[in-house]
Amino acid sequence: MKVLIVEDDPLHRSYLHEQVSAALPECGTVIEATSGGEGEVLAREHSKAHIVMDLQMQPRTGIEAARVIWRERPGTRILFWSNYADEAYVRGVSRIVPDGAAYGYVLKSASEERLKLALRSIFVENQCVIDREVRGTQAMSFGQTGGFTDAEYEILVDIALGLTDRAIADRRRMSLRSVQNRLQGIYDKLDVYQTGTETQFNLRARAVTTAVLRKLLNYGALERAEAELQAWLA
Amino acid sequence: MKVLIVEDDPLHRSYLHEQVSAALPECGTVIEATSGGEGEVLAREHSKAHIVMDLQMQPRTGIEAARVIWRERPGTRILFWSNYADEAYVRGVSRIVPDGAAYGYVLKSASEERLKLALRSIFVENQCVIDREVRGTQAMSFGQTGGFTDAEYEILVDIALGLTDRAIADRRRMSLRSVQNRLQGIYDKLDVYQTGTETQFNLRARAVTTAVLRKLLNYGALERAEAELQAWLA
DNA sequence: AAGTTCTTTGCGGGTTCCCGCATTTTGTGC
DNA sequence: GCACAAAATGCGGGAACCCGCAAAGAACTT
Repeated sequence: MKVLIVEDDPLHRSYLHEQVSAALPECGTVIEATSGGEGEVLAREHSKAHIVMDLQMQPRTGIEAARVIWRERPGTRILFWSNYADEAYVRGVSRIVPDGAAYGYVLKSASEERLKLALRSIFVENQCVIDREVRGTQAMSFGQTGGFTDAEYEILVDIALGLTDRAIADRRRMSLRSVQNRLQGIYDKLDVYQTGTETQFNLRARAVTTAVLRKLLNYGALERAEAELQAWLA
Repeated sequence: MKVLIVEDDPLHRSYLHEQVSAALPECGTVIEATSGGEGEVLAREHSKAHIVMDLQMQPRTGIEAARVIWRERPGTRILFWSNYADEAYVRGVSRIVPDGAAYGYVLKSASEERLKLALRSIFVENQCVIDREVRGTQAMSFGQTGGFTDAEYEILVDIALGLTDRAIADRRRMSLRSVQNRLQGIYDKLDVYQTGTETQFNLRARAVTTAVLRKLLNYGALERAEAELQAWLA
């Protein structure tokens, strides 16, 4: 068995190497990549390797690398090892995982036992393992409790990017009023309506910050969305 | 000599412990705190300890902890050890450092030598040490090239929070038009004016994302600002 | 096929935003 | 004190936003 570690922080990388060796004695070789791009190349070279990967990497995120890898080799087993359980990340991952692929999502704050268990479950037993905390935000994002539909999430990202109602309508191919309907839904779910007598909030801007504070949006998600926007503007 | 380490990531904490012991053989005891709050308590107990502290911690950030510590003991030497050189963090730190206090700002990506050098410079020589990269954003933030005045930065935070022009005027005690003047200045410096024929951007929302993408604003800064806002609303 | 529910679209209006223009206030150097 | 620049304020108008209301369309059940 081969394992490919993709992680840019040298401390975490050596820690992972240690844990992988300890948890998987049947693992013959451990390969290390220090960036998303290098990870893609090494994954292509070692076509049977399982992968343990960080999500937050510069300049190429783990999500982008995983998408490329899974496109070439949909059966690849990937364990994501991330600092955060933010909805933006979880949504990003569950968007790109191919049907039937085994993958895992473990937080860096998890104990060694949890990490080892996850390593064995995915790479030996071929089972999906997703941390409790992450399950929480995953359920929140797909359930109805304060959860967003993909449609609403899309619009949320668009106003975060600073697009006009009109521009969003053009981009998503719907009418102006529909965009505004979705916006009202977002304002409602984000609970940005002020109770007091005076109007103190610009709902559009308030919704974006509220989303950021609730970790529905984060820097990485915005960065990706901005890149897509620039591509679309041409 | 005593050194207090305040860092929530166990890996980084043990790494710091190692580096401190190696760089400062004259250091008798090394104390570890795993959160900002614990750091404040331990700093109070060990009133002569120098401090090495992470900036990004949950739930109490290093900036908040440092403010409390410095209020009680302005001479304390603190070395901040941070992942990022974002303007939001640098501005946050340089806002609270007391006159004449020795402090340092070193990135986690710095080499061991840089870290050791900084430790000795601050704790032995009582000199300020600030990483090159950080100096860069510090100069940018105080110089005039694309730099913001404190006044403008304040307003930028306010629109990021989702406040109305009217509400900002009330909060900052100025006229509506002055707020809008400042906004125009912000739009200008952030370069959010579209060149094309059609107006595709909501300038207010666009300014906020641009600021986030340029790392003028980040999650931590928003979180702090939101807390201040809630306090003011009463 | 008829009924129900959810979504989409159009219209209209009140409000806020964005900003050009002119005037007043503040700050600074001599 | 005076001159000059910089910032703050007032006014007005066009554009965008927020949203209630109502009609048309789509999806699903029975």
